[in-house]
Amino acid sequence: MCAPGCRFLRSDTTTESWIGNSGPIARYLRGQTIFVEGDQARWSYKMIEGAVRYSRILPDGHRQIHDIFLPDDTFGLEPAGTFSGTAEAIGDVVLLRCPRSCIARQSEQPDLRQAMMEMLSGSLSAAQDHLTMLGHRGAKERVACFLVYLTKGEIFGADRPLELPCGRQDMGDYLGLSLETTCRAITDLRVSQIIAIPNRRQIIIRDLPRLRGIAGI
Amino acid sequence: MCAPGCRFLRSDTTTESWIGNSGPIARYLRGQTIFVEGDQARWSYKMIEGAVRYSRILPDGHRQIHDIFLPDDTFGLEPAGTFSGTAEAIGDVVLLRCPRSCIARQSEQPDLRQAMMEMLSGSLSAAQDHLTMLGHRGAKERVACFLVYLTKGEIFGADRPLELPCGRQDMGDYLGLSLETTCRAITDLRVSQIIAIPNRRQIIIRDLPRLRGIAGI
DNA sequence: CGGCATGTTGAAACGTTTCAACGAGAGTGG
DNA sequence: CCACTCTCGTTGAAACGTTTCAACATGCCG
Repeated sequence: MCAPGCRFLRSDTTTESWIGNSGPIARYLRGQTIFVEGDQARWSYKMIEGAVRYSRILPDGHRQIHDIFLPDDTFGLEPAGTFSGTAEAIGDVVLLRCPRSCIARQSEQPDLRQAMMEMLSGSLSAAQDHLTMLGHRGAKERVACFLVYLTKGEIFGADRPLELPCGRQDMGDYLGLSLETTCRAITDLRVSQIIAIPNRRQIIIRDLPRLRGIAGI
Repeated sequence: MCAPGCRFLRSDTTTESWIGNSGPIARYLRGQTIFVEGDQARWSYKMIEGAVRYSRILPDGHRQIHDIFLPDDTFGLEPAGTFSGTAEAIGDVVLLRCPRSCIARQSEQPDLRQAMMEMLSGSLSAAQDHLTMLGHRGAKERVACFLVYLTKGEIFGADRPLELPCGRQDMGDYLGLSLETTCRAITDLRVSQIIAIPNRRQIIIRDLPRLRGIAGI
């Protein structure tokens, strides 16, 4: 089990079979909309390449990003008839698209059904962690948490920069922070020698233990 | 569908049958623990009477309440082997307890399985709304949102006070606010004539439209 | 090279937290 | 029945962190 504030949506369970990893491939260009809040849910998706943000817009114009989907993640599995958020391609995106009817049919198989159940409950747990983070953590902690999440447990060093899937604005919208505060938190981590920033889309993690410490592991 | 920031965990789908509404009854006294984060999940629960808070404690000692369960709500359905949060009785509580093995057996029935799926996905959607609220709303808005949620769409007036399931501290921990800020937000609503406070556990809603307006509907 | 999106920094305004003191209410025992 | 006590709620004032608005820097693409 993972510490509070640090578990994010991730398809732990190998559900490669849910689509059989074959099916219609769809491509979206940077900024394109995959579906909109309220849309009839016709498809479920599995990420192949790129990053997708899943968000809701508030009446006051603010946007809350609930998830950022990365390769191997699946989304749009909720049984509800309509999507409760909007999915957009952050960069160029390649994904597998599977008709819901096909999912429904496949879910007759108990193990697949179980996997879907676990994925859904994983998402719930992730949302609760996210929620906890927004409720009680400061800006630097949130950014640290996000970076640790992006590493997915892999090791990044001076030789291997971490690729950011999104820009500062999206990071802020995910973390519940303004773009500027996000930026300042990143700068903070940089001047503390915990990270380095070769360019806007990469981060070098110089001191992972300290980063994890700030993130609250 | 409900506006952002205002849909909370609620068992919309009538899953009365999941336990058949019969089964071992359990009683807990105010403050007693029902299960702790990390516990092996042996049971699932259905609320009969009282209120239960479901929360996680952060390393810094803060507590985030993810949900407050009220009569008819079910919880502990997650397929994970261990609970990812702690459940405690807020006041005296009566609930139905069903062994997980029984749930598993019953989930062979497609319609029941579907209902569980929908409940889980309802929880996810609720968590996302909660998350959105914590990310972008001010104190008064959050409190308004909580009060609107408590009405469950029923009509409360001067003659029928709304019963609060919990005290200010729990409200704050649910809303991601300090106890004092929660209190001040409530006072704000009172001096604006939107609510009245006959006593600490009741609220009279004098102007529901305005309350909903502040809540963001 | 210019133009545009994106990122960074500064300073003031704003809202929340924190610490501290006080008030109100419920329950208990004299 | 009152007084005591304990918990819970309320209010105040200062400290703190985030947002906002503004200006400027950087990098990318035509």
